[in-house]
Amino acid sequence: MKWDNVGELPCSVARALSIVGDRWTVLILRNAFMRTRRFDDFQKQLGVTRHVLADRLKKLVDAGVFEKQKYSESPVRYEYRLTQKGLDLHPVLMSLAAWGDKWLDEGKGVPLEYIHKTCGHKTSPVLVCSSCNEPVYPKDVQPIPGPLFSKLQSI
Amino acid sequence: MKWDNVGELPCSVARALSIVGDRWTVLILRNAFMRTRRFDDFQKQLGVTRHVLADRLKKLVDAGVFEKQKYSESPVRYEYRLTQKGLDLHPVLMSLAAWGDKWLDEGKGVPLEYIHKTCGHKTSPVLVCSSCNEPVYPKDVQPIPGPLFSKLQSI
DNA sequence: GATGCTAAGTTCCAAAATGGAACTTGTCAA
DNA sequence: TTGACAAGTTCCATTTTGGAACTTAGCATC
Repeated sequence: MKWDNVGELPCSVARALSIVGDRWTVLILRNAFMRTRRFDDFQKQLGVTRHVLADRLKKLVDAGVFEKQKYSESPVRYEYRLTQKGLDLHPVLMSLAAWGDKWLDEGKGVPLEYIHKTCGHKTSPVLVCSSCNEPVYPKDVQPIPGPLFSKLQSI
Repeated sequence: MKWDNVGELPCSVARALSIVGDRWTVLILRNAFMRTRRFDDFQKQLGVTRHVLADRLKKLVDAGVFEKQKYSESPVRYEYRLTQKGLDLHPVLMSLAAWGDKWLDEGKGVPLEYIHKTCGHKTSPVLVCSSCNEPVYPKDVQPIPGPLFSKLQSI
């Protein structure tokens, strides 16, 4: 199967990955959360080649994750800002960072720590159940068919 | 910059992505969380080509996300099981699924729903602060230099 | 004892994506 | 007139994918 068709699978993870499953895309988003907004800034910070960056930004705009906003009339220039759809990817990024912090720092310490401004303390994010507020672990989750499940049979 | 060097950046997200930032890798993990363990099952369920699958499984074993476990002596056959390091990616997958559920179902309903067995209710995962237990939103998080920060200057 | 089946890969090749570097376009400043 | 800046675009060699066929090893069947 070609990657381009993955987005059509009736699986939320597959559909999400068809947008953000690309190598560079998540790094672009990480920098966007760190307030990067302009083409050359993304390019310098990430070291990604310019046409790959242009392609990814275009796809993210098409997907509604970024929106282009004019910041200069002449010459006309745009910058890329996260939409609410993009901002909602924050838990994915935080979870990835937490996993990297836990498993990949090789004893050298973590590059960044995070303060939760509303409480003032260092934070590492925990995934909890929306019903009972307790942490959710892999074995505690039982997937059940949703409205679209019938189509899952064919995967 | 070549993708292979991304893992050396002093950024937890970048290092995490050097392992799971690949197109197919996260889908392989999703199926692993759904109890898939064998080569041919992964291949049939995902439709990924066999040598890409072989390559990704090898990389995930090398990274310590999967471990190979012998399940047959003759012929010798192995299956792939998530290690604790792999299980710890659960929040990433759940966050991605939640995002896909929220933004990509196009009104058709979600493919799967999740029951939190310990409380018995449908759940959608929420990221909360490890200190105060309140939800963490992008604007509430202030990154501060960690022990490795000095190296971040050069990115 | 020849044929087929299963599982887990490998190998081959054409097509697509990436990386690196140079080039374009429009505007302002020296 | 020359140079700089920002945001791309173009070119081309190298790498990675997708698709399909092949391999290997043991077991089961005809």
